[in-house]
Amino acid sequence: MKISTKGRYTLIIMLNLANEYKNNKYISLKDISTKEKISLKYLEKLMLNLKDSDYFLTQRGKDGGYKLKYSPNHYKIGDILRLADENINVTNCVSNMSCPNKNRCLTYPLWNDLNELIQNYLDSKTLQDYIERN
Amino acid sequence: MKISTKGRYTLIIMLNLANEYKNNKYISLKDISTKEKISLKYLEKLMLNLKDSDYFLTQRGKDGGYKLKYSPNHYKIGDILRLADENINVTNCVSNMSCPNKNRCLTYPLWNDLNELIQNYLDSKTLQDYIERN
DNA sequence: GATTTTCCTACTATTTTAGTAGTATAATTG
DNA sequence: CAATTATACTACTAAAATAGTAGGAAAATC
Repeated sequence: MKISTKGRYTLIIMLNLANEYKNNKYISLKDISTKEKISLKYLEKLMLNLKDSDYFLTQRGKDGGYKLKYSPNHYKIGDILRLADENINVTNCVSNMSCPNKNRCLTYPLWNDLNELIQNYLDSKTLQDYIERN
Repeated sequence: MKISTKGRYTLIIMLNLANEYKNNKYISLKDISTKEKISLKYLEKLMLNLKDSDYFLTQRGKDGGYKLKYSPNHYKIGDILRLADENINVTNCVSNMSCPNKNRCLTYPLWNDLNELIQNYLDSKTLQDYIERN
């Protein structure tokens, strides 16, 4: 039950953008790649998952990159992880209405409750809660 | 961030034993395999993870099997999952004291808090909370 | 001695994760 | 308009984890 690099790195990208939101300038993936020591190509690929999200403004060419379209408190951590293709459901059965065994499965109530706990937590936090202060 | 069959099936075994605890008889993996439609060989393998646990009494041969050594409220769900080789830490960094990046990692506080939430939840529940009533 | 069950080791197939590689497209700058 | 810089997109691959299978050995019962 681990968070993969897909989710972790995607959040790192988003937090880097959130930290620069007040400066209103574009941040390139190359900068983030250098700062966080993550392959540029991999970061590019992760961004593809967010392309239909209405999350940012983009700019190509010199001094281009991404910047957040809205203020950091607009972005729920849970939403970002779901878009990042990070599976944050504890089991398939909690999201799969058609599990034939659901009504008699001894462990379903456990996973369902745990899942609710996690979803509520991740949806209660936004980028604002994790940006650098000072 | 999924629970694997290792953890899920191991808990199903334990809950089957917990449901029969009051009857004080041995339950074979073959019975559980038939009832839950899980390969016997796989159940046997999962039991190996628990062999050093002091969790049950075992009996070979006819009418043999396993039974719980203690009452169901003695078994924490978190403990069982940890023994089952189910990794219930959200990231490696929360259990790895030596992550060199920990102090400046933007996402560490998030994973650490989420991890604590999950561990506390799983350690607050026992088999007793999920046995069949009636 | 046959049957039933746990105990133990070794192997394998499938799926997921974690990338890499290459190219096209768009914007800027000189 | 050419060079540079950046995103946008498709295809491929290597490594690790998951989910088993296979084949017996040992112990208990009938």
